[in-house]
Amino acid sequence: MPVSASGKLLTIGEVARRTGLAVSAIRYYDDEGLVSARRTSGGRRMFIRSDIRRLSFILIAQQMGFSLEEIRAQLKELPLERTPTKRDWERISRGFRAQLDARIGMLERLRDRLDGCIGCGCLSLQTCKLYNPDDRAARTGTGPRLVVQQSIERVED
Amino acid sequence: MPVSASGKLLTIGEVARRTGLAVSAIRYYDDEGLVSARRTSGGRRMFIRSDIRRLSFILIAQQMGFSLEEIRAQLKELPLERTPTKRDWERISRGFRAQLDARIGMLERLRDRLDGCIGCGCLSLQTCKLYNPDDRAARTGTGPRLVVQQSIERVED
DNA sequence: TTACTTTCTCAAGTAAACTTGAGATCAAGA
DNA sequence: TCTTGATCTCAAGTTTACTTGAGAAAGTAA
Repeated sequence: MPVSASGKLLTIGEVARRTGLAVSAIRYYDDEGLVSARRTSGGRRMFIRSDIRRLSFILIAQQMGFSLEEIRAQLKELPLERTPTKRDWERISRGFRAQLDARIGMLERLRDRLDGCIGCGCLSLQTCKLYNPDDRAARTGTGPRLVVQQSIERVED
Repeated sequence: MPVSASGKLLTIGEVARRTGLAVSAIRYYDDEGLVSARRTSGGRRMFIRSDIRRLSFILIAQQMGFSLEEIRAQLKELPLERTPTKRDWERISRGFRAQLDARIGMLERLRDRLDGCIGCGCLSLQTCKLYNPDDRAARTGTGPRLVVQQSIERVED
């Protein structure tokens, strides 16, 4: 029986209630292509049930420090129109998990360095290696854009 | 011998070179009170050497996901005018380290849940408990402001 | 059909953390 | 002293991730 792959459709209000997201946020995600709602003849957004999971994923990923841009990249792996299968989610989960591990690892390295660094009161750029470009590249959101430098001078005190 | 506690003063350009920060960022931090530069008679900012460490701290803390507001709170513990002692830095380091541990712990909990959650394809708000308010409160930077809800409904698929 | 709630679009506002640009001064070396 | 290069201030612009408001349709219950 060719039942629609989506089943019952949900209004934006229902989705908002179920995800805890503001209606305006959901609209924003739709505009940004993070979800893609269908429209009624009257132009109102209608969501398929799996969009709730999609939105939940966005919420979780954001809490982990991913930007919407990064999340968008992850979600590219999921089908938009049909309900994603377990396998779809598993695939996306692997990449996600890997990035999460990397993020945790970075914080742990930072913490370990901190122990032998701020703790001792040195905090010298040269000595501490807290300025590892790799870690720096992993920045989240806003923050100072570092000036390109040939060499970092020594800080004596 | 009453040698000035600060020793040689540095221009904003020197500080920029040594920290890797943009001059404009340092000015901004000065305006925001995260460092407090002295001024020459001509009005130019002059920094004491320990300001470099102060700025380094800001940089590191930002990479860990702290906002300038949070960093400002941490730095309140440090003396502005005299060079902080090792003990000053140790004190601030303890609180910092604690917050860092909390942040790592949160990510690890998130990861563990993810393994039994996205991995299995459920991602249900009710079941996953990924929506723990505690973790949510630990948010960094921007993101969706969640609507206040009495109860989160069940997501079936 | 009337009334009322929900949703729509579009423009503008918000917050954080800076950057950019203009026009003016300061400071140091030749 | 002259001439650069470094700084200064102040206003405005930038990015991300939304929120808010206005005015107008779409749905829905009675």
